[in-house]
Amino acid sequence: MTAGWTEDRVGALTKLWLEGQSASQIAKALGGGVTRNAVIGKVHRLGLSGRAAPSQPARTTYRPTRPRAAAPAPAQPSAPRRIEAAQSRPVPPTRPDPTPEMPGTATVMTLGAHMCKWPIGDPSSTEFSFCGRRASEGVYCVEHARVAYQPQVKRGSKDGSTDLARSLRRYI
DNA sequence: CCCTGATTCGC
DNA sequence: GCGAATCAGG
Repeated sequence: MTAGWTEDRVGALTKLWLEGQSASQIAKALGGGVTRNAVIGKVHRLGLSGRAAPSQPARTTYRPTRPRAAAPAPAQPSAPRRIEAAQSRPVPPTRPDPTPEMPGTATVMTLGAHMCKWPIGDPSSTEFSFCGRRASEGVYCVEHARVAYQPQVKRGSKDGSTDLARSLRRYI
């Protein structure tokens, strides 16, 4: 059977992924059929990527891709991808704005691939939900993307190590 | 050697 | 869109 990514499958995937489960764990949790590669691939396709470190935070610094096939002329940069957003990834919604968070309608089940994945509440709680609005940039809507990708150089922590978990913690 | 995620490419 | 293959790091 082909692993057709249904709503429930994607929902579980997103949920587990945001919870901090590793790709292999999610893949196994899904029952099989899907490999960790498939999970990761789907996760990336959905637009998710980068959250709390599972166990071994493999910080990728440089990926020159692999010339497996006879790539003739890959001299074209094609597209800068979404690395720009990734750079400003650390989403510290500690104190954004007087943004009226009234969503909470989008759950892991109803959450669409292009819905704003702004975390509302505890990911492990049943009350957990997402913004749900139309994701404009990355995985967030316009408003949330604005505060999410804010180059905000909050002092206090010189290193500025902002983890999603910590962000969620503050947000809860 | 185990694990992790990330990326690219072929289907 | 999906997933294997591969890469790179811890």
